[in-house]
Amino acid sequence: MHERTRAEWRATRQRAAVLRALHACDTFVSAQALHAALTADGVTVGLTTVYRTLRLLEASGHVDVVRDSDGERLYRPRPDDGHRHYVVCRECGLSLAVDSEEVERWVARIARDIGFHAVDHTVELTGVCARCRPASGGRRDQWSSQ
Amino acid sequence: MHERTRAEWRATRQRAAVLRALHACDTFVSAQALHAALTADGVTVGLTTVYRTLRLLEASGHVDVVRDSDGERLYRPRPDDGHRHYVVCRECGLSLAVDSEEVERWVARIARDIGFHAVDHTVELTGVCARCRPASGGRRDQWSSQ
DNA sequence: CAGCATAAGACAACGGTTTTCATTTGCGGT
DNA sequence: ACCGCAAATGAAAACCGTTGTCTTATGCTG
Repeated sequence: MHERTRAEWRATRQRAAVLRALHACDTFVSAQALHAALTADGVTVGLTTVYRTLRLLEASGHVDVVRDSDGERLYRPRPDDGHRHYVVCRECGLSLAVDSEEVERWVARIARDIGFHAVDHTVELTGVCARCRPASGGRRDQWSSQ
Repeated sequence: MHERTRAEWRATRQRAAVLRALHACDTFVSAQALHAALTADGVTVGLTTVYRTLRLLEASGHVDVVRDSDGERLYRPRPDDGHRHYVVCRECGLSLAVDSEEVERWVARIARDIGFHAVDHTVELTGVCARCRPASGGRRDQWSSQ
């Protein structure tokens, strides 16, 4: 179907660096944070290149993307075990993959029930992890659960 | 507890207009679209005011907010029956409220299981509604379901 | 090693949203 | 009814993340 006489991806120092930095992170990171981290490590990579690389990774399905409340894009390498939803701690950024089969099933049923096709779903969970839990343990009720 | 000698919200022509326009919409709308609609109706309201009003409504929980793929904020008055999740048609913008009890339960359980507190959830569904369904019915497989 | 398409990088442009600040205007007090 | 002030408005500028442009550099294939 598809001749492979031409490599679809050129191996460059910069892309390697972005990939390395991305995998070194244990939470979601923004393009800018990634760029800052690289710069701090003495690696010279243009911000534009970081953005471009992340977009490529996104398009090819190698990273998961969420949006934080400011509309900023946050990236994380996609694990190969199929998990694709996370709970992210609002305080420290700790993110855990969660089992989402139930949601997948729910989405599929909804789609069928209302006659929609090609239904795509975004599920983002944020909270406060056990470690960051405020001492008082009580006064945390302002979160508009949308 | 709280003296009401001072009104917390001043009634202005502009706010009334924004509220009216918002309720006149039957789908999610952006701040800019709302402003354009108002202007088209001959109502003079500054774009800044539209943004400000929407933010107030958001903060006070009177509207639901979603983000489209460009990061734009889309607003819709929150119905009082408790429904808070929607399926939005990518083609025509038609949006239907869906029953989300299952997801609410799922979220609550996840939160308990992993020890997170104050877990907030964002669930956004997009698809193609029956009316907009492409005639061929088949070639729609590029949607990265994240 | 040559040729060339792809990638990098600096910088400008873009678009949505928020801030600033001077001016106007509800609204409670008198 | 009128005053006075804090709150609200509006135009323009600032912001900020992201994307486009264009020139230069560099992998890769032949």
